[in-house]
Amino acid sequence: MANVALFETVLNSLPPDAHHRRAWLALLTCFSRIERILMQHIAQQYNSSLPRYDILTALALHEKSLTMGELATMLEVTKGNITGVVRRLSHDGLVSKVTLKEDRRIQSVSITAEGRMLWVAMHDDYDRIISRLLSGQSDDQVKSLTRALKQTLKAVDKIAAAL
Amino acid sequence: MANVALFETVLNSLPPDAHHRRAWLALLTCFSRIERILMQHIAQQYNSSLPRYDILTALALHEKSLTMGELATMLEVTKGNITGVVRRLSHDGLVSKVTLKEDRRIQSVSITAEGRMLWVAMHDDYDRIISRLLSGQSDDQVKSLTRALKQTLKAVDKIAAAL
DNA sequence: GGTGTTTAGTTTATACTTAAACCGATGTCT
DNA sequence: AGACATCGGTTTAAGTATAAACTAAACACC
Repeated sequence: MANVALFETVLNSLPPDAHHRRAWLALLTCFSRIERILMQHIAQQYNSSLPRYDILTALALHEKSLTMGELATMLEVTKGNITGVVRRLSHDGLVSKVTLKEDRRIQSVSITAEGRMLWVAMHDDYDRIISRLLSGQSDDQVKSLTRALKQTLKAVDKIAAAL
Repeated sequence: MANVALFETVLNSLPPDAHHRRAWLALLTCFSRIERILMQHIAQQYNSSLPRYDILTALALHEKSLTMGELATMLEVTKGNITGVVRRLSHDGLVSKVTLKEDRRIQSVSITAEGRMLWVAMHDDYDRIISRLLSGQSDDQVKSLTRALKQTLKAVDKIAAAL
């Protein structure tokens, strides 16, 4: 009897003028459903995870190595977080981490050949899943979703900056 | 030099026809930015967290108590997850957990008076923040975002069910 | 050249999350 | 009644995340 997603419950409890809340709820739900599918796929097929994939992506697309701080900035997570994930990736031989001679505070992280091979495979798969999940909609629908999200992102960043 | 969010980097690396990937990227970024703001606010103001808020919300909106399994279903997380968060909430006196007499396997969880008071305050604040963050857009823009997200959710669920 | 200050990253404590193994209680079936 | 399956939750192991405290290197500057 109570086995309905919270999404529905909250949605029904919302007054008709709660547009903002409804949008956020839809955003949250949509994101979580898709993320879970990606997560489970990456886990099963590659014995890996989204955070690992993200770091490999950053390194793969940048070519030249990145510092821990740059990774943290790009992924929008704390530096402490990066320390752990990079340690495990490095342990698995997917990235390499070198202390810079010129400034011994700085760690220079780059993707290894093995890491790049894994990344290419994962990236391909990741893309295929996204395409499949969104394939129920027309290109126009998808484009309009993207447009709305980018607008929202811009608005949010503006307000958030003024905090 | 590399201090740009991964969002931008990936976006620039995407071929013009990668509509799906672009939509997902926008969704991911938009979600994360908003979630982080909510998370930090709830942490600072209430020394609490979004998972805790979610459980309180489920209980507050349902009135009659819920089982651990129902909570897991509603929040779309594992039962093991619920065990931990509920334990801490219960320890803090915000929810109460009782073993059912009729079926000693079942835990009946409900929100306490104290829990409800906290929830009301948090809920209010949460709503205010969402409204504020999305206030840069017209009602029509917000509604169209919601519409696009609901469509997407429906499409995603359909495809995901056929896995 | 020593004395602070800033900077880059790590460590610590705590919480959240999953998947999988597990435990007890209940239901089923003969 | 006894054997076995199922069901509801908990536990475990590992990873991910934050904030805050910390370490060590580089800088600044008198």
